[in-house]
Amino acid sequence: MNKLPEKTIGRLSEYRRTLLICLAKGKTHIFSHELANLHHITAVQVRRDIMLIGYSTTLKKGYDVKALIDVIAQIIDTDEGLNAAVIGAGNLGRAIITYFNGKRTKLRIAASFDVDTEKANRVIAGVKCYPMTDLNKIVKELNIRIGIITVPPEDAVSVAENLVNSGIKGILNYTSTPLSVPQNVYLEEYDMITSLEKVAYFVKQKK
Amino acid sequence: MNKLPEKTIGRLSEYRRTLLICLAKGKTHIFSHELANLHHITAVQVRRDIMLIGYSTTLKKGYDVKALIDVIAQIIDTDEGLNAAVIGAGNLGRAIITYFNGKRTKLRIAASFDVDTEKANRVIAGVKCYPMTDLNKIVKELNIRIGIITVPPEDAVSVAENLVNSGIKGILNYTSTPLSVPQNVYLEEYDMITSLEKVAYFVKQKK
DNA sequence: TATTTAATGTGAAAATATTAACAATGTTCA
DNA sequence: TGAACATTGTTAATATTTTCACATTAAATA
Repeated sequence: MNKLPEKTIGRLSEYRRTLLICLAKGKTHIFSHELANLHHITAVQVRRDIMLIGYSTTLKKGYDVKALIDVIAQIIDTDEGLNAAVIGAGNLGRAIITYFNGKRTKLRIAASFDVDTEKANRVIAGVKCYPMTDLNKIVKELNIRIGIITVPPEDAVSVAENLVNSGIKGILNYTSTPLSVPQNVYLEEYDMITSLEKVAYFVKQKK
Repeated sequence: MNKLPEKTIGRLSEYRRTLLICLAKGKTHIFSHELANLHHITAVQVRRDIMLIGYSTTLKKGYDVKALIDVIAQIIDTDEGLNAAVIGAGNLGRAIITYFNGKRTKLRIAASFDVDTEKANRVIAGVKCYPMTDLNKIVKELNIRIGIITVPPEDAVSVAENLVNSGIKGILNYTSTPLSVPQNVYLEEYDMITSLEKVAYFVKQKK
């Protein structure tokens, strides 16, 4: 299972989200075309992704929801789980913590950080908020491996540096400031404006 | 300029973000490899994207920042601009409004909506919040073309239906509920958990 | 001014990603 | 039971995206 395409990883995560909903509803099996419709892709694509992760079924009643969830978990999750931290406890940071809380067993948001001393040392959205000055110490203490950056754009670069220095292995950057990190740190950047502008472009095209 | 690859559109939006920062700093020209480094891609890719939109320079001092911004604007923006609305004035909705506010001239967040009657008819993060029941009316009155959905997952489907019925042309879905819309509506979905899980996967791989 | 250097623009090749096509095989129902 | 059907798994074809390679040419330098 060594070389899965990046796109496939993204889709597996999305499939799992859907499968978990199915499971909660008591649906035990799902066809490739059902998954496909829910994700606006083709059934072949679903089958290929599932082939790539080595799961298969002899049944013609679709995939076993529970079994498929487990296989995807083996790809994405680690046995011990991973700790993440949200840096910046503003609206976006709080939204992420609230949204995420308890949704996945092998990924935890274990801490948040803020420069605002009012926020520091309080529990925000169910997760303790530490002062920014303790970042290095707490990241090590709590074994945090992933940093989610939601500070104002002008602070993003220094936060990223601190995270890297603290030994973090992955960064998810929600600020509008492009970052740059060493090779051994995985960086994913997301800008809402780009998503919105993509929608705007296609709305314009459809006219 | 009729058939630009989807990937290129996304990158153009990102280039513009960077170019606007350059402009603000007084930087008048930028090399393809500078843009490339900032976006973690190759210089060839930047040049090809720029070629595709028909901009070129005879100078060997890089692209004219201002001119390039204008060309990208011609691709992405419409002359009149587009109005968007945020549906759901919780943490995420407020974060988006605050983050977005005034960043682009041709895209405006013109309204927000919430079921909570406490929030309705107040100004939240600088944008007026209307009661959910007025959605159809206000979307038409304010000529809103794009809906950004940030309600709890269980309300997403009905909100999307209402938006479509109100004549919206594009939807940006931030809930974890997969939506389904008619052909003539452009839908973009984003799930933070997927981004986080992608980071987790690659962190796991790097070990 | 002549030479070297460094940048862009782009056709063609390579790499990735998606889709088509279909064999194999459970499942359903007459 | 057996024919018709529906679904998976997978190879091959197609489409898309990225990269290579290099011609061209402005800028810098000797």
